[in-house]
Amino acid sequence: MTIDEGLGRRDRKKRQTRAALAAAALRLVAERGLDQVTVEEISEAADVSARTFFNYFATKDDALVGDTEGDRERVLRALATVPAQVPALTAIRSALSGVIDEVEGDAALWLLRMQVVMQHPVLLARLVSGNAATEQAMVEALAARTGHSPDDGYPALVVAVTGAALRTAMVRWATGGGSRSLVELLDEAFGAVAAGLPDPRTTDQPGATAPGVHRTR
Amino acid sequence: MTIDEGLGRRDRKKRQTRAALAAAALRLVAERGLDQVTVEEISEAADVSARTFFNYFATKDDALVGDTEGDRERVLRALATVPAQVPALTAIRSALSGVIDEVEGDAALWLLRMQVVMQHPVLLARLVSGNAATEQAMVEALAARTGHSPDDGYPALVVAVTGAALRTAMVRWATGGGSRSLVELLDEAFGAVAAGLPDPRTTDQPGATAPGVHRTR
DNA sequence: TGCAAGTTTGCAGTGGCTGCATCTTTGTTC
DNA sequence: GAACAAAGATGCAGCCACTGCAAACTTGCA
Repeated sequence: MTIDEGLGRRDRKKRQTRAALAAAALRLVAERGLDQVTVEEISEAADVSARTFFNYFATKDDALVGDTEGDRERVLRALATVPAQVPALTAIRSALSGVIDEVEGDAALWLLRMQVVMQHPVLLARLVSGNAATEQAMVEALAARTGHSPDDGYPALVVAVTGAALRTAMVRWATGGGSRSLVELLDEAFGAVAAGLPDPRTTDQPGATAPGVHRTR
Repeated sequence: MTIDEGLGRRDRKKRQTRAALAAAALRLVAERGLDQVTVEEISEAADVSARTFFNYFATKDDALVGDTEGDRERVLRALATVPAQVPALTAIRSALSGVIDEVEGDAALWLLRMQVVMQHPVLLARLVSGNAATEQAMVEALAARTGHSPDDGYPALVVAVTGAALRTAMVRWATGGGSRSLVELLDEAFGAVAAGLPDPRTTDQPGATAPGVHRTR
């Protein structure tokens, strides 16, 4: 699925093990529920020792919510490449493209993941707003773009709100079993946010399902 | 602090114990950090057995993030009383008033709580978006107001976004040590959201710290 | 006063998670 | 290809969060 080229056997095996653990965890928890699955069982299914599980994931939950590390670095890098004149919302939306593509590219895995995560609110909270360090980095990157002082509330608000938008889009995507494209749902959400979340009754857009779709380019 | 009237000795004692546990937990964790404090120590400080701790809180974290149960019910009830013509954002903002007042009324406790919560991202995520049941209820209440079908994304998006706004406002409030009023910060955040999070440079409001303050009435 | 219901507590047990020591695997260098 | 060093896997012992159960103990009420 992901690009393994240019890696020695060692790193390839690490990736495999990690993926096997995550897949096993998702499958088992989807079948039985979070509390009915032990780390021992997950490890067994991936054919490693329980101790090894914790060499890959700090907690049982981590194996379920996925990478989040690499993803975020990619988002940060993407954000850095967007020209500074682009407004914050648009910039973030386009920085998310990479992650979105990856999710839709691995739809089966991600639909399973979302199914699991949605059944366990603790996980749902961690899915997007899990990492504080990267969120902080995001806020700083935005502050630099917009020329805000970092303690002005604006960048933090934008990051939090777009995180919320991403989360709801993903939930909606998963709820529909992936029938509507994630890109579309995310654009719809960002559009609504950019429009100030207008009350649909006062805005009254006949025939439009979206309360104001915001085009990215 | 809270109103104890009309309760027998039994319920009064329960409230006391609960408050003592929460206070002890906050104090100890603020001093030493989450992992350096055991449930046993918290219970000891509140002069009950460790087993009793778990009669009051399902997890150690719960003792730190606070009630959340009663608060949410109150928000729901408040939302129900807001006339249906009021736009969604405004309705939610005003439904939050009760909680806000309580937070500012118990500022010392809440500043300590925020200090602790901000040092432990896991807790921060749970602070606002913790409970899935009530969040769901909120979405349904909103859907009923706006006449949306509940699976249309709009209500969920609004709830998620306003949650994010509330969270950032509280973080900002706590970061400033409560120097700016929470009401003011929340209004500022809601105003920015209602304005579509305008990029400050394009909006350009000379002299205004807020990127567009939205008046609630 | 006596009873029923609600609370506290101890105890035993499961399972998440960690540090440490040991063994195995992999990449490298000659 | 053999020796060696770095990195990874594993077992083990141990801490602690959390749960179910059964036995005290308190409280509210008749």
